[in-house]
Amino acid sequence: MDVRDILIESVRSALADLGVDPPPAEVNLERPANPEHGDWSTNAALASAKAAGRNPRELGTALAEALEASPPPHVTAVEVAGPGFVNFRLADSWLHDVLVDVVTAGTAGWASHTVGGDKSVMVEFVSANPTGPLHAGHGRGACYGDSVARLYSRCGHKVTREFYINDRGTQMQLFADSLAAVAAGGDVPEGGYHGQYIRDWAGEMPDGVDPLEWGYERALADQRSVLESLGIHFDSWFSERSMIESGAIDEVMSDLRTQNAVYEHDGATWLRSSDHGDDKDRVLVKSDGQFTYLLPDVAYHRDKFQRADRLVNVWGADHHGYVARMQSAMHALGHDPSELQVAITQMVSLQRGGEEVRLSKRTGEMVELAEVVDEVGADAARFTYLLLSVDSQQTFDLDLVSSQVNENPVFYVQYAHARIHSIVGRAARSGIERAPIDGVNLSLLGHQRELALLRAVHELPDTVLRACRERAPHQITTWVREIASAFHGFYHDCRVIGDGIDEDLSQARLWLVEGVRVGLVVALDLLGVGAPEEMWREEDGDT
RNA sequence: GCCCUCGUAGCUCAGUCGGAUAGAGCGACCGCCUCCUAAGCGGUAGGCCACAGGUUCGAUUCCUGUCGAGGGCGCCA
Repeated sequence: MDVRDILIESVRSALADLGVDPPPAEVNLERPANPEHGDWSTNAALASAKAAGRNPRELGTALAEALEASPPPHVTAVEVAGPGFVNFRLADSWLHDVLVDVVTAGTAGWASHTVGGDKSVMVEFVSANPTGPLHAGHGRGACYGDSVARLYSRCGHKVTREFYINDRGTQMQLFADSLAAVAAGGDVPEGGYHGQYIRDWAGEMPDGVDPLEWGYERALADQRSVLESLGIHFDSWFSERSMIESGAIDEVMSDLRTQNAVYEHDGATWLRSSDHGDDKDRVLVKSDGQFTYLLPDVAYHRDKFQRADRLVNVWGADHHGYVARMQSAMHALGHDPSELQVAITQMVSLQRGGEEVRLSKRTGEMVELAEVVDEVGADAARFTYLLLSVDSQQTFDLDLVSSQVNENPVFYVQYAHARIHSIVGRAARSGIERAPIDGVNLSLLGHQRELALLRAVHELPDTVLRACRERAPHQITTWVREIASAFHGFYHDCRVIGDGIDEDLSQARLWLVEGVRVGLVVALDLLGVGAPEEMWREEDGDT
């Protein structure tokens, strides 16, 4: 049983004994930043004082005394502090119990949760038009979406990753026309696509093929390939065209009419989105009979709701304005709009040689995602994309991420994992094996470095839960950097094996190292970043 | 004009349901390899959490407004 559950239960029952009525809905337990405030702290007295009609400090004192009188397991002291905080001091044994829990759970079990209750989640991301290669900006949404999917999965949801292909419409036609024109030795038509890739692909295109079909396959293959190189695999690729063939577009119109959610005006068909939270109504079918981009999108989301309980969309900041209209449309169709969650990723700018690299679709000036991956490597690319909250704009410095390894946190983190393997390898060569943990004296782990590591390991399950709830994989990145820091400190100060290291201590530290390894592997996997077993710096020296 | 995100150390950014003395990396400066990989470790310096109000025992965190940065507001996709 986790210490927190033990402590929360104790507080709850002590409050009941003190006649606190009503009892607090939930007891808030936290790890104080200041070690002088104990190992764990609760604001329960502050939180329930008002409802109970008592002075917070007085109630806290009574609570502390009651708990001190019959202390819960591991607890060595209970004190009241400040306005009424109740602080617990615990024996290190609580952390030794954590170590047993971690290594018992292993990489498959530690920090995995069942809160999802098998509720299915569909994460739709990237969904770039098949009119060219993915660029560096797509990388953020790609890595983010995949990591969010990994988080949902770790938290017990059934997850599908889907890529929506806009394989019809004006943009496709312009792309095809551009290819055809360049292949025929002409100029790119008005409003068409420029860029080196158009010339390259036009040169590859065999005679006599349909440029639209050929170009579509070419672009899709290109996009798929770079995603695979980042370790991103989609479960399904959903074609917009297929909805015309299947009649899904007609169906959604008929559903909307049944719901009285559309009307005719000026020869066009409008969605009453303002009845459902949008700030104005939107056109679904233009007066020329063509439908807008919105109608297939609505049909698509309706289809997704038939396949999953919750939808998560990853959109770029330039699409935030469409959130309200899509949620309105889903509401009009009878779905719970809160089950359509749209994550907006702020923009990425690129820097190289200290200067911003301008991206422009119009001139075809862009840095392809494949180029980024080639330049910095898949692990560094993923880690860097997941370094920041997606609410913050990001400047991706290609030189920094690739060449200046000292400033690059991905190596710092991976190196911690490599060092673990170095220790394990050294132990194996010395004929040292880990004994079964029940027979190992974990109470020898009392060094500040050791305890800091165990606290970090203990935090991972909470961090995963929060990162999933907030769809914020950067919180995993932050955690992994913290435990790497704790590990490098431990490595520096605490030798695991070798001369002068007591055999029992070696055993305990080997288990500690194993616990850290489990945490690192779990977290790195959530980020989709590799955990290398060794890393050697490329240098001129021969050692 | 309206909507979204951001504003925290010189720079880039974390900061949990509102908690006690706001953190990290880089940069600067000073130290640490007979020793499991120095891609490492320790220390020093560096803050009006953009600004002004409000909510309350308590606000970097929640609310309102102002200023600043970026992105959106089509019968374009």
